[in-house]
Amino acid sequence: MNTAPIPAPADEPRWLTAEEQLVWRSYIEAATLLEDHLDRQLQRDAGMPHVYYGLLVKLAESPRRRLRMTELARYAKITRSRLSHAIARLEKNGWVRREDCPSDKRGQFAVLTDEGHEVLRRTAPGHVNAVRQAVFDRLTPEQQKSLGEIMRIVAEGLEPGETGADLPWLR
Amino acid sequence: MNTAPIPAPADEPRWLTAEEQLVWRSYIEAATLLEDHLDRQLQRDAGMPHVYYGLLVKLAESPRRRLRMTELARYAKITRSRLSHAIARLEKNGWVRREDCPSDKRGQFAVLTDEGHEVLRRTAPGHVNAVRQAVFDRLTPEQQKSLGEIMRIVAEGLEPGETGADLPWLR
DNA sequence: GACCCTTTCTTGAAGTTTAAACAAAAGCGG
DNA sequence: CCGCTTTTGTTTAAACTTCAAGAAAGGGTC
Repeated sequence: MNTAPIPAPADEPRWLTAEEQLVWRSYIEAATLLEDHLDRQLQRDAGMPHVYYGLLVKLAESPRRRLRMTELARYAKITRSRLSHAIARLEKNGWVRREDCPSDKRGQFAVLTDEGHEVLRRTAPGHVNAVRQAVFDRLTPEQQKSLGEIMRIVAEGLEPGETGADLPWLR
Repeated sequence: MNTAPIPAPADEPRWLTAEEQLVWRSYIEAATLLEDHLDRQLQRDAGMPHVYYGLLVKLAESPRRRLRMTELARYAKITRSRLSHAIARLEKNGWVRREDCPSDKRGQFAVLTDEGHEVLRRTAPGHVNAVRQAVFDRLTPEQQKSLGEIMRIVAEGLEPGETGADLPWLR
């Protein structure tokens, strides 16, 4: 008698079920549309893409409005290379300036300038509004809570340094 | 006596609450990490970014493995311009070919080639696996369902042609 | 048909991102 | 202190995306 309730072919790919496919498609579509929408909104109103705006926000929230490059990259979930380019551009706009780190001669601080802070002050209301309209105003409190939990789980699973962490018995 | 339960300053921006901020940050982080992760996975295993892979999938699902450019762009939620460039690249790879539309001389079909189909066949298992590992394997069935509903709502709200559709009384 | 507006798709340039390679400083083990 | 590895941040070129502009055909209306 077969004790396995399901054939479970070890090497046959576990395709997504019809329901899973619908979920996945909804996710991809919403994520694409949303990022696109916010990129356009911010490009129009603040003259920069969403990611760059996020960098300014992180800096504004940080003590002395500054962060080490690597730290900023980690917070924003982007590569240091990408950050280097981004900061170069923001520097050209006068919204960020670089400063040497005194304790580590390799290190650089990205510092939010007054001008950069002013751009944030002026454009934040419009951006919050866009986010509300696109997301929060459309979801019930329960859905908002749910979304937070779900995305936190996904993010944690993808955090750098997680390679194979879900298969610890193989290490 | 003031009948308004809350001051509700008409022009003061409705900032996100602390809870909303956490939800929003989780979303941004997960979306960034996830797209990045899948881009890398597909670039490594299939030689193309996630969006391009999605285009091939749409074509594979379509009758006669072909779609009009505009239709494909609409399905994939990208601009026609972006699609033009993308198809040009995929064409260079031999995975897609263009065909004139007989009934509309402006029109073009994007057609999945056998070679393109073969790439999909070979790389789909790995990709499904990556999606499962990053998303579905980490969520309960209820969370999966919830995610689908939430993202469907968000996507619908951003569907092109929705400009001001949430303020119908202004039209 | 002539006119005008729309739709379809492409193009080129500018901006952004990625991947790989690199220089410089830090950290570590002897 | 020396040699080795790691960390930090940048740079280059190639790939990708966006934006604005434009060519070409379609779809009216008169």
